[in-house]
Amino acid sequence: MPELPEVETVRRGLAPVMEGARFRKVEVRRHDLRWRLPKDFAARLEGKTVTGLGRRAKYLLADLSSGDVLIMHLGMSGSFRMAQEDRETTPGAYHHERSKAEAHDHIVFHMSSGARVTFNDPRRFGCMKIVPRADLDREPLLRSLGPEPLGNAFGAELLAKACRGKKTSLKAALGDQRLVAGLGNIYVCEALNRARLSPRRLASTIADKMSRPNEKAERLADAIKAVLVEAIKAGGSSLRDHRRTDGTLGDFQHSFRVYDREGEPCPTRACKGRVRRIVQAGRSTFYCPVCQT
DNA sequence: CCGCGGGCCTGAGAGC
DNA sequence: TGCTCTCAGGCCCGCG
Repeated sequence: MPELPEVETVRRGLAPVMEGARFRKVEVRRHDLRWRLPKDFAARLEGKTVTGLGRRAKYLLADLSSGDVLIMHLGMSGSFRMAQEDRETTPGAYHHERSKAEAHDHIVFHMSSGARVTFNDPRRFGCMKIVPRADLDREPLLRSLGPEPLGNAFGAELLAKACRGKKTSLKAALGDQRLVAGLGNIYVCEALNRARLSPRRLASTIADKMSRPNEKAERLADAIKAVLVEAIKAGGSSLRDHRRTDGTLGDFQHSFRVYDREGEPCPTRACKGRVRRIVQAGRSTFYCPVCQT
């Protein structure tokens, strides 16, 4: 499910109950997520305080007082849900805790703030990993990620540089986390429609012969930033799995211009086209063949 | 190095 | 109602 706006929505939901709070008890109900959790997973968290909750691309990063960082990824179907812990509930009261657990609740953080934070992930493509902060820049999960599209450094210049010489399609290039980090199928489609660029266009064509950004690269960089900012403001997109941490749905799916709108009129002003669906690299692409060129 | 296709999982929805 | 098939927002890996 979750692309950058959904992960950022989750981060903003969790930060108030996790930052400054201590892991009082960590329940691992299933350890076979994308990879097996290490045996000492709970032990490395329990008793430690979360000093900050950040995000890199689609990863959540919890800084711990131990000097470790807890890396969390939601995969396709992961979500976090917050609840206020019953005061009477002791950490060892498994019967009580289990009785409340829903299907696919794999990991439960009992925080000293009184919050219970539950990670639910039906497809188990999500993952968690603990690494020393000193090793973070060598971390394989993060090492090859491209620039943050909402970071100050990101713009047409970086985008053009990343696409330089790329024989692949713009669609594939934007979804490649090594070029820009955080976009997935939805926001790639949405950004390309806003920028009026065809997803089939060669990535290299947004730069001139000197690898300088052209006007297309400017439009695309602006569109990427705009769609992400708007989506975060809306709490992300809820198609099936994404929820805010309080359980409410995001709203941005109502603002999709092309995603999952095959056959509908293109919303671009004065464009008479209809949204078309094609398959690129095995995934659906939605775009307007009339205004996206 | 690069790009592509397959695979990992489960659930929802369509079609019969 | 129930079965089977397809597809889904991510990412890693092996292949050519």
